[in-house]
Amino acid sequence: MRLSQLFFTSLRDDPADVEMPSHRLLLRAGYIRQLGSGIYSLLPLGFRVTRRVEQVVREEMDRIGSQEMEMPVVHPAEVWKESGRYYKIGPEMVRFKDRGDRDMVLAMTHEEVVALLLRDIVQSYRQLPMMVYHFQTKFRDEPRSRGGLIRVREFVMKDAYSCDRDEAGLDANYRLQYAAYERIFRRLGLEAIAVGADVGIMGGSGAHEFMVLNDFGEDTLVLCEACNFADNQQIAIVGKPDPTPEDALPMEDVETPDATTIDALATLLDIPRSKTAKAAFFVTGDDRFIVAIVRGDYDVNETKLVNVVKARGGLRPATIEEIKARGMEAGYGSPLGARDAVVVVDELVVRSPNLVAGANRVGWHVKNVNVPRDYTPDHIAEITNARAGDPCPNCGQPVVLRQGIEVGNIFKLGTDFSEAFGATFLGEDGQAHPVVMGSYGIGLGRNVACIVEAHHDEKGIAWPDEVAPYAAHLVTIGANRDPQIAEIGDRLHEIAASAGRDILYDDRDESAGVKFTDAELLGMPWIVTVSPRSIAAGGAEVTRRATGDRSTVPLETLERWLRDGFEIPVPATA
RNA sequence: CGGGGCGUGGCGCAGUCUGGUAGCGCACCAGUCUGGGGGACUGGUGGUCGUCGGUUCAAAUCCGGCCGCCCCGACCA
Repeated sequence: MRLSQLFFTSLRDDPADVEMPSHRLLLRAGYIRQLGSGIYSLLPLGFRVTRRVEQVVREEMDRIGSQEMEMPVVHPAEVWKESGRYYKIGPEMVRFKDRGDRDMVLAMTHEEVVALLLRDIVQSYRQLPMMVYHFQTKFRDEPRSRGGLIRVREFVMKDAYSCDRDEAGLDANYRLQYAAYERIFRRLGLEAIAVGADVGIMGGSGAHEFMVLNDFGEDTLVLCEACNFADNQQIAIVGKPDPTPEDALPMEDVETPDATTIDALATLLDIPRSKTAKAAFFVTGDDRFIVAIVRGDYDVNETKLVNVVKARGGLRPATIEEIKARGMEAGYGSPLGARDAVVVVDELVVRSPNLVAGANRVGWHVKNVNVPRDYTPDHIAEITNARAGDPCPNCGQPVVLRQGIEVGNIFKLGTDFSEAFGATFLGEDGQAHPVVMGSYGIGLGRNVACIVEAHHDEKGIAWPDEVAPYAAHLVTIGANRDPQIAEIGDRLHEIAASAGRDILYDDRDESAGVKFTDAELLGMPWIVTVSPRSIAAGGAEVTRRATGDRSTVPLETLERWLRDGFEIPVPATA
């Protein structure tokens, strides 16, 4: 591809409003362009990278026997009503009507469609196990997109679905996908770690997320460096120290002016935060009022709370008015005297004697509150966030917290969808059984961005060979003064192209500085320079982008490399 | 949805407070020179200043509505 003809432009200035290196570089190097919030065009270079990532994923899916197919982006709403997710999912699902006034949605994922197909096609246990996958556009109207390709609203995802006779089959396919994911991310040049994850709206019995550590990541991971423990903070349960036993003392009001926060309260009373109880107020999507009580030295984990109260439609913070209406006072809140509220108490609170809790009147707290003596929880559960330094549940060593970006996930769905759609098969026993399903996603664009995050320097991108849009970037210098240079450049380009392996050929009449700068920004793994100087030195100069290793190779050798797909060892520095 | 910020040529910005001929750098076009690290000079192209309305002799500038984008939070299979 001649750079002079490529639909692309590089930007000299950094675009405003970009935070992440991948966003900045993909924009500046002409790989992507934004169309709207969270909506991007892939320019030819960006499209080529994405296709190469897709091909890696395809090969590994095919390797484990998953069959490629394609399912629609636009679904009749009935499909989502039948699974119930039409009602569970909020505004992130785009809904519209077609000309016949029928409710339609844009697909966020494809479990429903797979289950429908299973109902039609799978009749016998002999047709199972089976795995399918496709690459398809998803649209999720996220409240907030960010980070370039990291978090977008429209994106292409590889989603695979395993279909099994029983749990054992699901486990086997789950392990196959897990292993395939490890191969995929290794090939993409990503150091991904699998963490235990919440099953969320997908339902099901188990899940892993594959995470790349990144300070801009939106997920918090709880990791143990001493063993292999790794969980998303959403579900991580770590050790908690046993409280010092005390005899339960009688409750006693204490005046606490302006102590609306745990820190202020602890300071005022000169007690550790661990001697206080913190109240957090939420309303569920199905309109129940929740009071969550954790000890003052912990934070409420909303994912765990959602799961405990089985909150349909999630949780939102309660308003001041809603709190007052239940007989409580924000800043001085506790379940004491609360009404019409679901009280969820962290198990550590139950074990901790004589805590200071809110009195539900401004300026007052109550000392020596003990559960369940002083109020009755509706649920007692572990509902706190793991903290850095807390003991690992496996080995007891202190855990660390890290930010991560989710580059893939695998879910054990179970039979929720197959039961909802009546996707059953006849087993060997002659009985109907629901297909046991699993779901496995990888977002292509997000992976492209993460590859850039992992493979760049101050000059630009440095693509791994496996995903580079072109294997090599050929730069000619002085071609307009020396016809021989242009001829050599044209010939090398033609050799690669006719071997079916196009390279990027910077044939522009630009200065050496401009060409080198662009070559380093665009990030092809090999930069080949042909100039009067290189010819005098014996051929072409070949530079490894990632390392800067450089050597001069004879043109005949270079031609052979180009024919052979440029799969060459790093040349020794001449 | 709450808080904050921003919309002026392809990109980055000034001009807005204090109303009066729409500017700068980069990019782009033509030419000359230069020629291995975003080179120099000369001459050019391109903008109804997000949009609608109001105030005014006069609006990029003041006022109001709307739209869009970014950041923080909420949210996130």
